[in-house]
Amino acid sequence: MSHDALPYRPHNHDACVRDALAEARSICQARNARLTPIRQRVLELIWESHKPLGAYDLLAMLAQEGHNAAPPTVYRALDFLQQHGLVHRIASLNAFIGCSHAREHHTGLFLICRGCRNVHELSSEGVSRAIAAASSAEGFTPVETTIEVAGLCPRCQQQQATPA
Amino acid sequence: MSHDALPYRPHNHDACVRDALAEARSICQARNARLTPIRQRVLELIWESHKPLGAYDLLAMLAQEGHNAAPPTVYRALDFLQQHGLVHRIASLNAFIGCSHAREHHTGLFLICRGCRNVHELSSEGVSRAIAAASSAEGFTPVETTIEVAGLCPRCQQQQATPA
DNA sequence: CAGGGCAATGTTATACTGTTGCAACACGAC
DNA sequence: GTCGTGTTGCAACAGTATAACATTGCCCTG
Repeated sequence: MSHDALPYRPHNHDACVRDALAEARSICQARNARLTPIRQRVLELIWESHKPLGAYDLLAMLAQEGHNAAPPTVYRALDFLQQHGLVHRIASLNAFIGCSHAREHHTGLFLICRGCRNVHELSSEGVSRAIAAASSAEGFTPVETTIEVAGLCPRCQQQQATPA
Repeated sequence: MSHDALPYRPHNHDACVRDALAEARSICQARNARLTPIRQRVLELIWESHKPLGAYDLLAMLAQEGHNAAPPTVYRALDFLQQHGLVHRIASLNAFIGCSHAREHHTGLFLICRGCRNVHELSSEGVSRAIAAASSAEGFTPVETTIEVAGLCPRCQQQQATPA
């Protein structure tokens, strides 16, 4: 099963999480990176939620599981996961979300629904090219690109058009 | 004089600030919005720095001028300035910068130099189109778009190639 | 000009997000 | 074993942003 299921459409979520975890394990193994219990648990929690989670949300969830973690624990796990492309940080939300294309080293584009708060990641060749072109026209060398589009997903547009 | 001078190139900075202020006054007058002393001073400080400033940087500057302001004062001024398109918030830096195309209501693209920390705003029709296309292909309706490209400006690329 | 209404600001406290620095522990290499 | 390195625990703190309510100032109207 692919990871391309839209978060705001029904999909087999358990399988979706399981796939992400398997992928992560495989990636880490290939790189000799240690997917320790905390790191794995953080990644699971992020995938299970399927919406962006703040670091302190994660902290609270871990606490509820009896793991009395402090902020650095979570931030370190998130750093690790980001470095290996397993999660993304959404700057405009101060929150983190599982990466659905962890193997590719693309710049993601995030569609952030203000209705249901779901986030859909996609990687658009056209957008990447346009940004690269605009940058190089200024003589600028990009290193890291943030593209976040807040708005309304199809589902929430409908609901707004048809109020209860 | 236009606002298109590149921040990392020498330009007549006093004039640049003066122009931005004049523009702001004119915009506010046209909309019956009150560019009060605090709001104007915050806008001036942002333009004078010509680099992104954090809210607490502004707070410190105001304090140094004898204006004993609290955070909400600055944030409220920034909210006002953002609403009228006079400043932008750079999400990836938690900082604010003067808008160089305040009259137009388009989505800006920010080139953020990690060397000199200057930010250059531009508005690329091509990027906007590409993002609109990618969004609508998903049935998504954009409301607010954040595009921030961190990297190296031409000047800093040179300096890096030729270390002191 | 008194008083009412509204926008802007002042003030205090607090919530939320992220980092530093150091100690303790785990695990593989030698 | 023990040494080195990477990971986690822990305490304190730094930085960013907002809530809630009081106060001020200004315009408008009667």
